[in-house]
Amino acid sequence: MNKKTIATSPGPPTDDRLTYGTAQPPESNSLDHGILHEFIGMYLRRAYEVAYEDFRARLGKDALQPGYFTILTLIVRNPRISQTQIGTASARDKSSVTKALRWMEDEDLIVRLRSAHDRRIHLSVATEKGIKQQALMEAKALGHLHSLNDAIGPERYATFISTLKDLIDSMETIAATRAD
Amino acid sequence: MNKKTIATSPGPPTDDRLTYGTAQPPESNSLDHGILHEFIGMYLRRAYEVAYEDFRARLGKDALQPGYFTILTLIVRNPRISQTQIGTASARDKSSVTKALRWMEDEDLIVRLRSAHDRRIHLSVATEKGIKQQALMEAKALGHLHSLNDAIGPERYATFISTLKDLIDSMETIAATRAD
DNA sequence: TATTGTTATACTCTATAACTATA
DNA sequence: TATAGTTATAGAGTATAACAATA
Repeated sequence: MNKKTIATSPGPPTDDRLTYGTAQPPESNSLDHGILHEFIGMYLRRAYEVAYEDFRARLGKDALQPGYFTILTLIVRNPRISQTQIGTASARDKSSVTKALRWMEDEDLIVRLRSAHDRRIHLSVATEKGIKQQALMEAKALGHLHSLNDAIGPERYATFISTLKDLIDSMETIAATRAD
Repeated sequence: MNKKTIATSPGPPTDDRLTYGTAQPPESNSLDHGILHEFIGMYLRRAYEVAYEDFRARLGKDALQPGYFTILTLIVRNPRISQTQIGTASARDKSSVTKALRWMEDEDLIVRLRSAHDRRIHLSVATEKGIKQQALMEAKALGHLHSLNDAIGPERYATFISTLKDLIDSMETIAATRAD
């Protein structure tokens, strides 16, 4: 091992920093996060993870996978929605939508029908079971949203959502520009 | 197929709603998103995805995977950080940390050393190459943060970050309560 | 030619569990 | 017994690409 390739921390090196073999790790409560403290992506990831986990925990075992809640809700609220529409509205590829819908069809949550106007199009409609399932999930989702609301606080709530929406729109626009 | 299991949309059913085979899908620009418009988790997921994609696009091919930026930054800023500390600071399991570090070691971005005080502990230190790589990524990250800043707006920036932090802390606390 | 949806496949990121070695 | 790290494996969630049917 070539000692010259070993970097010291930013700032003036000290003898201590070179005695790695015997040195101890830095104190956990005083770690330097550098730019990470400003790194919104990290907070977005973590926020998504913990929110997702809270929702999943509230759904318990009698519910669908959390990701499917969006799709089932779209179908319940928009009978005869097409798979392409579901994909666009949920920002997922059509192949992912197919997989989800097949699962929901096997579970008797939805039925799929061919449009007579354009036989390429598959229309999704929720069954009574699907409607009930969605309502059950939505009720649990409300509890989840309530806890998020408590965390955020009512004054910040509206601004927070609109900021997230603006961030999404802006990044999508930039991404579309890049795709040229 | 049993027509009785087919559900109509919320509200009074109409004949039209039952003619699924011939009916057309709803207009895409007027889809009813129901509770999804309030569903913060969906926005968090999407915001994370688009932010992540922007960062990845800016890194280009000469950079690490975006998730590794956090780890490499922690190592550069905190020489001799242990793997457990990295896991805690990045909210990842130690097995995921091991995989990332092994890759970085193979790439000569870091070296790992045994602590003489406690030979179970592996200390990570960035190499000169690792320092340069992190600096390169950080420069690109700044461009990414700048575009996020433009999207969010300077007035909302501080509030947005602190709201995300509060959301994370609050959900982590609830999760810890649940784990009892 | 373009669009809708399907299928097979594979990728990314991550965690679980069993393990070794150290304490 | 408890902790740090490793390894093998698996899982969730998703996308890519080739395809068939239809327009």
